[in-house]
Amino acid sequence: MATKKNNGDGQVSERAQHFLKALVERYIRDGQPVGSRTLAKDTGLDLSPATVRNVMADLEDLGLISSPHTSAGRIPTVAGYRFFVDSLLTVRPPTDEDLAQMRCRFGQAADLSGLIEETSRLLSGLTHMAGVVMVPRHERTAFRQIELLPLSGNRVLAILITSEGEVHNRIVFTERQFSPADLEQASNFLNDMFTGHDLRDVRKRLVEDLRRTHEHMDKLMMRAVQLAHEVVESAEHRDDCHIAGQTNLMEFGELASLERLKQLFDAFSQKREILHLLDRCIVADGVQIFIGEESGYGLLNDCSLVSATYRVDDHVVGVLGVIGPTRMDYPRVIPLVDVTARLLSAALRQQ
Amino acid sequence: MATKKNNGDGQVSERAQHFLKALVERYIRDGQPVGSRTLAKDTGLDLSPATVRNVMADLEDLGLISSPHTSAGRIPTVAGYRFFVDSLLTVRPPTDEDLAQMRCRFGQAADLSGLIEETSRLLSGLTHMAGVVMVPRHERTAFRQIELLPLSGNRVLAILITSEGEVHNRIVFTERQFSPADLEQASNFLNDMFTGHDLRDVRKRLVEDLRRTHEHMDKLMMRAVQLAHEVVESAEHRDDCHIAGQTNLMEFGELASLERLKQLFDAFSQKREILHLLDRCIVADGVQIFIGEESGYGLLNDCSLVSATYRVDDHVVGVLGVIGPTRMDYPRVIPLVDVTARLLSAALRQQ
DNA sequence: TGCTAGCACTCCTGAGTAGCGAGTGCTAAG
DNA sequence: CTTAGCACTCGCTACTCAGGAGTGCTAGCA
Repeated sequence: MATKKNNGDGQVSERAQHFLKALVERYIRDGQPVGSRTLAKDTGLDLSPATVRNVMADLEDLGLISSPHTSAGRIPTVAGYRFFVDSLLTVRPPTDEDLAQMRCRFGQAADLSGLIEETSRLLSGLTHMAGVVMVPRHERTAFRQIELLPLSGNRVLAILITSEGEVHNRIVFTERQFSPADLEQASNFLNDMFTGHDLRDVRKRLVEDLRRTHEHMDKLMMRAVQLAHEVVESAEHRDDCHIAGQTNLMEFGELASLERLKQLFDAFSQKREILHLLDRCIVADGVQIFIGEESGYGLLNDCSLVSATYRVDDHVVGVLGVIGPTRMDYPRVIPLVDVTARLLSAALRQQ
Repeated sequence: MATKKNNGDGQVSERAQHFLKALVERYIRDGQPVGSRTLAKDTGLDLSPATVRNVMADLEDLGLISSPHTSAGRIPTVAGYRFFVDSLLTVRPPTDEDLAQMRCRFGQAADLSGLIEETSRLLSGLTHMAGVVMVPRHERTAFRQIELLPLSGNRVLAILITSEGEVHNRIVFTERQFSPADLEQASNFLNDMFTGHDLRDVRKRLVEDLRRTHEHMDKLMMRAVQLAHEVVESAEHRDDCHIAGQTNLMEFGELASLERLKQLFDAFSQKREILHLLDRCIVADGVQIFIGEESGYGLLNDCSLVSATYRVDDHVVGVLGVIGPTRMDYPRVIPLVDVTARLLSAALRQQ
């Protein structure tokens, strides 16, 4: 075993860092394992390939780079990318062109769901990868109005309108037919009780009412509470996300196995795992990055996620981000995601 | 040039038809070009390969089959599939298992959009291809109620509820702020005027009103008509469709080029072309089949579409279908699509 | 006249092989 | 610490070569 020639254990020398940076940047640029000769030129230090090879050997010992096979160049490992992203990265702020496009796109959408969709498209368009936006939680959303309408066949249409102007509706089967008058009475009752209250509080109240209701409430009101509970719950559970530009991922050589892609796309269309992952991002503020296996979801191996939270009135309400191959252009993507999140926050504040 | 040995021109002899049928069925089964030896066994007529070759040569002259290269077996051409589907097909009705699954799935969904989604999933699940359902037009849908609510920043939330219990909503910017009382007055006005009327008629009336309104209507009502028009129009224009199981198409060898698949998926996510195609299916009643280039959309070469219309009260309201490789199991898929359409019709009637 | 056997021919496929080029690790010298 | 030199390792490409599947044609048979 060769002794490690680094200063101390696990310490990466100044020069080694410089090389790592150049290597990652180069590999991001053209996706080919980087050899010593190439890297020697890239650093601009006028060193011979042999010298570079020594440094590369050190970096390999530290687990920051590896070679796919004996006689190929080196590529960054997950740890290598991580080091790069955490310590070496010089971000490349969005070009004026990019900024113009972003502003323009944000001007267009009218309502919330349009905004979400447009944002995910924007992300995928700018990065040529998959853009994903999680639909915001409504922390501060208030109950505004509920409407109960009879339909044919013992069904009731419950419509909930929030203070933000979102409309949720749900069809509920009931055991018996209610007259329009009954339902109007019921909705009046609910509106009187809840209008203006925070949606979360409303849900809590409804759950309580459902439990200890039997005594002092007539049957109609009990049923009304139940209906309201259903629609409020469906409104709160609307933990959804929007993904755009999935097909962009087919262009990357490293993901190009059909099998791999199928798994990935299936995951996208089920959304479940993606939602979990995004949920984990929401706790930390600002930009977060998961590289390769770091996400913990086998599916996303050789993929990275760059995410950022967005907010309304200093309250984090959601996450957006970009999913692409581990070899993505972090210096460009990170600020893009960051700015997009800010712009979305701004757009939401205006509403 | 060899003279064609068929009886008359373009006529396909009884025996040739038998062979064509066997060949198509065989090719559907295992996706490999079918040679004369294999086919000789399949027909059960106890003929030698040489004889079969003669017949195959005839079929090739007629353009019903072709060989990918000199020394491979034959595969059906588009015309061959067409002939097979039109004249030779013996359909294989859904198994009891399939039927059970279908009935069960149709029982679950509550509201319209849930039903649409479930149906497309059902189609893709049963066929292992892509299932597509066009959201129904509401020919006979009536205006039930409109609600206008003020939001912050000169915006008005317009909610339209139809007789079928669908809820459409739209946020509209207005030039000035309206008070809740104003908007209530306006919505009362609209409800009085339109409740119970056919949605199409309503739209026509609204357009007329918009034109010759200036004289005898006050400004608020004019604006109300405009708002109503926007939401009714958006409700009518909701020409949308739902696609499920796209990823299934990645499993078919004949579509497996990445480039091909990317085009296809892009088309799916844009939906535009698919919608056009489905629109063309809606005019003809019952099951329709587009094989390969027949669809006219270059994108769908080597794909087929099997579609069927569905209806409410003897009125065609939409189309559903399955998209898969030209080499699909028509004898099974056709009845499946047919039955699904019937079940969806039934489910819609119940609503 | 229709069917069949035989035969030469075509063309795809897969295995095996050789050569090239890129890149490495090691060693010895500056 | 750096560099030049050198042997070595692989992966990639092109090439060849046999094997196999299937064809078209022709001539003979019922």
